Parts: sequence; C-alpha cells; structure tokens
Amino acid sequence: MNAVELAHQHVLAALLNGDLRPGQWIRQDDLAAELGISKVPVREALQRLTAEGLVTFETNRGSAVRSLTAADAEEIYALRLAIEPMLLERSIANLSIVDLASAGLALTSTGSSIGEANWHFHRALYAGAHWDRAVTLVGRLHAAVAPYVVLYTQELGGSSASDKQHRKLLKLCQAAKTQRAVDLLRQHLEEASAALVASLRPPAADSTS
Amino acid sequence: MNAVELAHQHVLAALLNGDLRPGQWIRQDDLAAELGISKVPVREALQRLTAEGLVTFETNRGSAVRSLTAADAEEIYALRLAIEPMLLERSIANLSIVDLASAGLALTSTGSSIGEANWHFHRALYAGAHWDRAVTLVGRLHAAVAPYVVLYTQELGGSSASDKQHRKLLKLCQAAKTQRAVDLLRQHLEEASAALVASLRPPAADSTS
DNA sequence: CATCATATAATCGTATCTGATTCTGCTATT
DNA sequence: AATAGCAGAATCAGATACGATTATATGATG
Repeated sequence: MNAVELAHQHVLAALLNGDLRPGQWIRQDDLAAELGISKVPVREALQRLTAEGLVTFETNRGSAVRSLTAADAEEIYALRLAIEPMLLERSIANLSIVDLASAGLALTSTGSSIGEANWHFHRALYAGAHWDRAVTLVGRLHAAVAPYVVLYTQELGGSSASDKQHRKLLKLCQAAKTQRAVDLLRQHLEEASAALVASLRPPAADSTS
Repeated sequence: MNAVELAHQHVLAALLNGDLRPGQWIRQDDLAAELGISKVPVREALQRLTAEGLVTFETNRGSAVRSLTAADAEEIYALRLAIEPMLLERSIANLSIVDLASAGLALTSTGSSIGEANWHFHRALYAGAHWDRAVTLVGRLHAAVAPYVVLYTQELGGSSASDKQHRKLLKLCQAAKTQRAVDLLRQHLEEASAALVASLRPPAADSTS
C-alpha cells in the first residue's frame, strides 16, 4: 500500500470510529511519525481528505476535522436522501448472496466500530447498483457526519432504534421488496437527520422569547 | 494564492475549456515547470483532483485525465438529475439580482470557454440555495464530463439547442416560476445525458491519435 | 517471431533546508 | 488587574537533492 493511502485510510478509520473529534487538529508531523512515513505523503492524504469534505486545510495553520453546523447536517442528509434511495432501488434486484451476507455480517460484527459497521452495511446494500462514484460519494457524506453520530450515540448508550431498522431493511432486501425497502431507508435517513440536527441546534438557544 | 491552489485551478480550467483530453497524461515535472513551482505542490493538487473524480492516479505511472464509459456518463447524469433540480427548487425564491445578473453574463460571455461559461451559469442559479457542499459536488460532476462535452460540441459546431434552453431557464428563474424552471432543468439534463451517452456508445475512443 | 536483457524515463518517498506564519507565554505599561 | 506588545517556540509551505521502484521502449538473441 501507498504511504498516501496508508495515511488516508488511517484518518478515515479514525473519523469513523470516533478517535477524532470535530475541530480537532491533525498535525502533519505527529501523523507522519505515528505512521513511520514522511510529511510529504501525509500532506497529500490531507489534501485528498479536504477534497472529500472531511477535513479543513487552512494555510499556515494546518488541518482539522471539519466541524458541522445544523445547516451543514441538513444539507448532507438532503444529499443522502437524494442519492441513497436511488441507489438502493437500482441495487436490490441485483444483490448477490455475497452482498447480502456482507450486510448481515456488518450488523453482527464486533470487530469494527459502530461507524465502520454502519457504513459497511449500507455499502453492501448499494453494491448491486454498480455505481461506484455514487457509492463513494455517499461514503464521504457518511464519514462527514460520523464524528458527530459517534458522539451522540455514545451519549445515548448505543442506538438500538437504528439497529432495528437495519435488520428490517436487510430482511426487505433479501425478500426483494423494493418499494418497502426504499421507503424504510428514506424513513431511516430522515430520522437520523432529525436526530443529528437536533443535537446540533442547542447552541443556538435564544434569550429573546 | 497557494502553489497547490494554483496547480489545482490550472488543471481544472484546462479541463473545462478542453485543453486536456480524456486519457491524456498529466506529467508532474511538466506541470511544475510550466507553473514555476516544484513537484511537491503539484502532487498535492493532483491528489485533490483525484479525490474529486477528475483525474486518475496510478502508482508509479502517474496521473491522467479520467476517461468515461457510457455507463459512467449515465451515472454522472443520474447524480446530477438527483441533485440539481433540488438545488434549483431551493434556490429560485432566494436568488438575488446579482445571482441573476451573473447567470445572464455567463450566457453572453466571450472571455471564457464554453465549459467554464456553462458552469458559471448553472452555479449562479444554484447560489440561492446556500448549499455550498452540493454546489461544489455538482461542479465536480460538471467538470468530469466537460472534456467530453467540449469535444462533441466542437464537432457539431457549437450547441445552440443547449444555449436556447439556458436562456429560457434564466427567464423562468427571473419570473420565479419554480415548477416550470425545475422541469426545464430536468429536461435539459436528460437531453445532455442522452447526447453524451450516445457519443460514448460507439467504442471509438482512441486517445493515441 | 518470441523472449529476454538493458536503458531510459517517470514516479514514490525520504531527508534536509529555508522562509513565513501562527501560537504561546512573558513582560511592561497604564 | 487588564491589556498591549514582544520574543521564542511550534508549525506549515515549499524547494531541492537523492535513492529506490516501476513502466516502457529498444535491441539482442535464440
């Protein structure tokens, strides 16, 4: 594997499993030392992550995990709602046994973190669409919200509601009930959106009312 | 401006106005020499462009303008159809005089290339949505198809059909006729999709000639 | 004609250096 | 006590040089 890919995947994994918090600085020297590589590929990886919308890159200040406002979260979930149902609808009929097994495995996996398992599940269900660009794109939207989702999921002691929806969604996909599966996915995303937006709103409490 | 940004914008502009053809190699040394910078920021810019889906990056081989298959084009336009009507619908009511003027200017501009003018027009109409992520994303989809659109537009001696739709779309936006504008945009994109896909279907893509 | 060896060119990554910018903690002044 | 200013530390941006790796083209050999 490339040094660039190594650094890229390292940061990505850290975002998905909550090791990196929103706004946290990512020092080039530290990351390079940690991975045993030089600064050049680290900077390249950070540029990629910046283009992916996961990291900020301020000149002469460095990189940090990109923070989100409530408006950002609304936009991200609007995009996910525009793309993911389309992907699932296109995918279901072509899902292979392996895809469905991967999705099932992601639900029971104990090895990876919540964020990673969550994404592996969704990605497996979209595999049948054979639209790699779109899946990659959705993956970035997922990673962009992951640092926040991990935070408030930990607060609530794990989200069993989302988990339940996932199991039901998998069953609908296995049964090839396209319309019901797409509807459930939409609902799933809308609820996730509402939860994240709500958790981001509080700082905007006004004193005038 | 950054050396990285310089290189990034240079390549992006070259893609939009047809100076770079699909599959064409982008040599790090050449680009660095041309811009009077070193290879390091050039590589960083290429990594960003790769993450944006505009360029390929093969280990030990280098970067090239990303080529598209007909299936790729279908996917890209499916994404555009999923996002851009949503953006326009959200935007129209909030379009400022300046936004509308920018859009109008893009239609009559003689300074920039077809690809750039085209994108400036669409971007201006989406400004009212205040969804920067989505607009950036659509811009990348636009840039991804630009090298091909420029090619077959030149073959046909300029596309007056697309131009006509643009003018009508602008009028509808000025009159705030949201539904009709969104419908026209959808039609506009579907026709552009069909044209590009058709031009990609005959496997006559030969990059060496 | 097919295959192997070699030469060339390009990339990948490291190390090191310089300059510029930003951050931090201390001091002095009001 | 609070703030302004300043020196030093930390960090980043970028250039350059070097060796290693890999791909491609050329040519020799059977």
